[in-house]
Amino acid sequence: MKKTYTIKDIAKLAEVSEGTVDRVLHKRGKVSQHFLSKVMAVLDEIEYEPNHIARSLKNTKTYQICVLMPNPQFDPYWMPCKDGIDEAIKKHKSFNIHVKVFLFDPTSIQDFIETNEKLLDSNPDAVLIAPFFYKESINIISNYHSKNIISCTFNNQLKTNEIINFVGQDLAQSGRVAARLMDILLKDGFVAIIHLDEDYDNAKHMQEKEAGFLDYFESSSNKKIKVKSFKFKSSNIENELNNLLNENIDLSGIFITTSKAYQVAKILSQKETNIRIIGYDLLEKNIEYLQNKTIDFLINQNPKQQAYSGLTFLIDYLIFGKDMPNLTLLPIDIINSENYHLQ
Amino acid sequence: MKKTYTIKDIAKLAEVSEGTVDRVLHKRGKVSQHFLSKVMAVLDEIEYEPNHIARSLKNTKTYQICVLMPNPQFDPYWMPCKDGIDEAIKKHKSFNIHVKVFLFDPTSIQDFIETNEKLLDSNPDAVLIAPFFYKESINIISNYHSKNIISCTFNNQLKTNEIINFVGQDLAQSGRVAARLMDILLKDGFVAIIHLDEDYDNAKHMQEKEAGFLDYFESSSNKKIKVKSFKFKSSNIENELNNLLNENIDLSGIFITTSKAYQVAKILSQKETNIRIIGYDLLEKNIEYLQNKTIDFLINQNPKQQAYSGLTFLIDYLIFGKDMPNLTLLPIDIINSENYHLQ
DNA sequence: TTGAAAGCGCTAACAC
DNA sequence: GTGTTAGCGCTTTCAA
Repeated sequence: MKKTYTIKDIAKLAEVSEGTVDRVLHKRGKVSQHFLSKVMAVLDEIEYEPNHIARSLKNTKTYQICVLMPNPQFDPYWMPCKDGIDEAIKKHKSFNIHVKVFLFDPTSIQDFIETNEKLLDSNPDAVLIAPFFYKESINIISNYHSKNIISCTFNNQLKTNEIINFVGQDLAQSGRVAARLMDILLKDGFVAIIHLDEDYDNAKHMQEKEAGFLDYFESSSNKKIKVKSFKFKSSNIENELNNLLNENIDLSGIFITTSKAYQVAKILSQKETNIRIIGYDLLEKNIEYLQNKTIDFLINQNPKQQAYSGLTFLIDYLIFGKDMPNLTLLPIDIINSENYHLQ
Repeated sequence: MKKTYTIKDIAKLAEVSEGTVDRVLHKRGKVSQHFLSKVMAVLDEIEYEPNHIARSLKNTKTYQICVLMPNPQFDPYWMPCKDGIDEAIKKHKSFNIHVKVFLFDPTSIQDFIETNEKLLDSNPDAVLIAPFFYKESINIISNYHSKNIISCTFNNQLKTNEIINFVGQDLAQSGRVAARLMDILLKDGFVAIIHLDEDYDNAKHMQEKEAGFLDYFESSSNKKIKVKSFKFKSSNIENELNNLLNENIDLSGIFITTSKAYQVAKILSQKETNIRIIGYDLLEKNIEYLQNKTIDFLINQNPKQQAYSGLTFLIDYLIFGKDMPNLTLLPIDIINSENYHLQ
């Protein structure tokens, strides 16, 4: 059982004052070469682990954390994020943390930018952001950096050279997971990938999922399944789907890359088909069709967990000085009618 | 934004000393009726939330936590628990926590009891226990209670009147999850539930999973699938399985209720069959057959997460005075060849 | 029964 | 450059 050393111990061992040790530990400078090496020597010897509790006790400052994410009114996918944030707040309520959530309209770049301006007015120490619009997000985050605002992104991964902390899923891999499920459900036939969305804000998301899905079948031994992808608009889904059905008698499976599988399920449940459906996300409407077995599987992107983890990382960073993991990939949950409510 | 009150604030408001406030807050007695009501009045007014950080800083005591679980040497299922425990320790290493793990031989009740005796010698403040042997565990935990040792159970749920904290899975529900998977894989045919174990220590586990599995098919509209259960010994698995195959030409699916699906997969992979296999747990050997697609699905009982959560609950209880949740049911993870490594 | 005060480990302001 | 010290909020001991 190792002894836990304190600053006082180190000071005694190095024959200097506690203040000097502190300056060395925090690289605050103003330490002579002589004492610096003395302290370093001691630190090399022992295993010093700062006491984060004492450190944070000292800190009487209340941290301001802001969250920037789409308004769930426009897309219920984002609803669980609120729960995740509330849970993280509750868990850390005895720490000096103040969280403010800013919601933007995900159909408007303009609103995204303006909401971020409002956010900046409250002078956050850290921001948890869903970088919905790619290019604009890069700018916004650069701006955070220049203002020394710590940031963590979730849900949408920005692949740039800059190191940007991210919590989310490997979307290509989730496409592979879906492909494996489809593979196991079907002996042969035709599978449609449907990108179902009103506007194509989710373009990057959908492409990655498709790439993974295709990749699975390309490297698989099962050559009897044919896959093709389509872009449908929600507003015209019925027509598009009917055309698809008419033109492909052997349509056996549909993989919907957005959270709107219920729209497909609704239409198919009225027909006499045995088409397999795999979709994303535990929206109420999706669950409904999962329970009545029109939808076979849902893949949970776990927005709640994403928000919870992201916020927790920021809090741990601010309060306990822990470092933020650059990349946190959450597990890809497969959901069927029996395990959805336990998530 | 509410002010956060400190003991000092309360003392000032109630016109008493900090010591008196402390005595009231902790019901240590020795407070006159007069001052008691004065302090209570203030506490009624404001919303006081004690600062757990300051509290635990003061506390120089090192808590001793013991873990009692089966030795992974006897059953690799338990291996990930070690990781979960290490992770929880690492996360809380700046708190005064000392964790000691005691491993028992899961084939010997005697060893279970004796190992627990050794554990008690180190005077734990809290114990995380996998109550492998039912009756003996009840006694052991009663004994903990009488010694004021906080305990949390994981993996094996004890269903008694006493409130015993538990982290684990709803096993019957996991049986339903497996049944739904099987249902979706098969149109008709015969499904065997195989309880595969050398000795029947896992009896309770297996029964609950079977009950859930059967329940699904009884309340399902799919009446074309017939289910029957069997108890096989690992040592005789090849014979038993061959008999099963010979006697049931329409055998289409096998659900193995223990973590030994790989033993079935090994034998079947040498034959030309198309029998679906669903099993439990991410043992290396299971993963191997999941990857080569002999095993279709594994259900992850998540022993790592169970141990991690259990230990974290105990630490939060001891250090931060949080209360322990009585029942924590972990999600039932469905694993296929594409999402296993991300768990 | 009550209050005063020391101290947990760390930080930062201040004096030398 | 370096050492000293006050104080974060809470607990506990000791004196009154």
